[in-house]
Amino acid sequence: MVESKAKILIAASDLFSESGASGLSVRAISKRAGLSTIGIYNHFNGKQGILDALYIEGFQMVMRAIEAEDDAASPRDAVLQGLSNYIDLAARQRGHYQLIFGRGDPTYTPSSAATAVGEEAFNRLTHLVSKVLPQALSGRQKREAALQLWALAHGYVSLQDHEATELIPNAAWRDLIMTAVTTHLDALIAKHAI
Amino acid sequence: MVESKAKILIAASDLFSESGASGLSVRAISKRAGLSTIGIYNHFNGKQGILDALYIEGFQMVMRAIEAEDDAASPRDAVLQGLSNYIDLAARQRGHYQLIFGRGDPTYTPSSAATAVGEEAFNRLTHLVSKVLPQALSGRQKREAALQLWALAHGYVSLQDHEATELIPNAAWRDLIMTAVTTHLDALIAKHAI
DNA sequence: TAGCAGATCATAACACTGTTATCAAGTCTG
DNA sequence: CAGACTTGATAACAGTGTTATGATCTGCTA
Repeated sequence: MVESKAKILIAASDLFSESGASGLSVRAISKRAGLSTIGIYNHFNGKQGILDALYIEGFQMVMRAIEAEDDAASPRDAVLQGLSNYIDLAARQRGHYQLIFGRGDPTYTPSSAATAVGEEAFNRLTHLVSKVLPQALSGRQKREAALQLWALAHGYVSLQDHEATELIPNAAWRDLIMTAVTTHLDALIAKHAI
Repeated sequence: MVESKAKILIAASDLFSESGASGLSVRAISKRAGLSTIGIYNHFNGKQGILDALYIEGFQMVMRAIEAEDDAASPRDAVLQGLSNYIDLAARQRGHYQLIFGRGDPTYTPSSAATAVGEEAFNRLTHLVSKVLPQALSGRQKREAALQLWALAHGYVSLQDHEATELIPNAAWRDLIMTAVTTHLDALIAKHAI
């Protein structure tokens, strides 16, 4: 039955969104799906397969977030809108965000299929960013520009829920991140517009 | 015996440096220390206590790294030297770095004593950075400046061992990070030197 | 010094984890 | 219809952190 596979995936995704990776045990998933544990090994590759599916789900959400730029007046606005959506996504889907960045389950390493989706997400960001840069730039230069923005945004998001930054008020983070990202983006544009 | 406590800590630290958090089981530690598992509960607070000790060890290494600025000619050089050491530390002590940033063991949350050390590390970085800024700035502005540099450095370090950035050659990372950090630091200095 | 209280240790067990061997039942194909 | 393959469940294995039950050893007090 293909129905069982869907049931398992729904149960896993729900459980994951509710209680994060800690509540995601094989027995808990199967119990919620109304099946025995063995289905997770028939339809998926055990817990690895479940986490792979959620990892892919996470990066697909990232791609949707950074590309939701329908009403962007300029390429620059599109980048800023995408990064803003990225920040919101990280806050709204903490479990997925933590999973795709190595937190969650230390024993998990993404399969090649999963890492391919992650690479594609990076490529999409690179494509988005490259629209504000001269076309003549090499692929490497474009990737490095995209990486700069990603590192900045992810660095902030990662430090936001770290215990050492409690002195920074919670409400201030969004503005902090967006001003830093905007500054950096404009510096990138200026640097390459000589 | 205070000797047993030291034995356990050494065994845990060695085991952790060798095989990371995955190889760090209560039984493995006690076996290596030549004791039974119960000592970990008498002398520490179970595995939580062990991880707390390693977490604190990690942030102490961070503090030593960013403050090793003996031969710095200027405050600006001191900051850059500290950040350079930070990057090296993250590469050399991956286990500790991952632990203090939430990877390692998802069930672990640092105790108040541990988070205090983390906050102190952030304060030291703030102090280091504030030397390149006008004294008149508020504590909050100084913290935000330090946070910007930390987010940038940590964001890069965190993305460096992510599968999605395989297109960036491994040898390029150090230069990428340092140029980004330098650019950002100079922008900070210029912004406040009006 | 004698005796008792508390710290320190070991063994074994409990509840949980992911995984799999064994076997039963259903389904599809030649 | 018969056989092969997929799907399902039960129970067990090896691993995890933790703890209840004792035994031994240490150190303070009467």
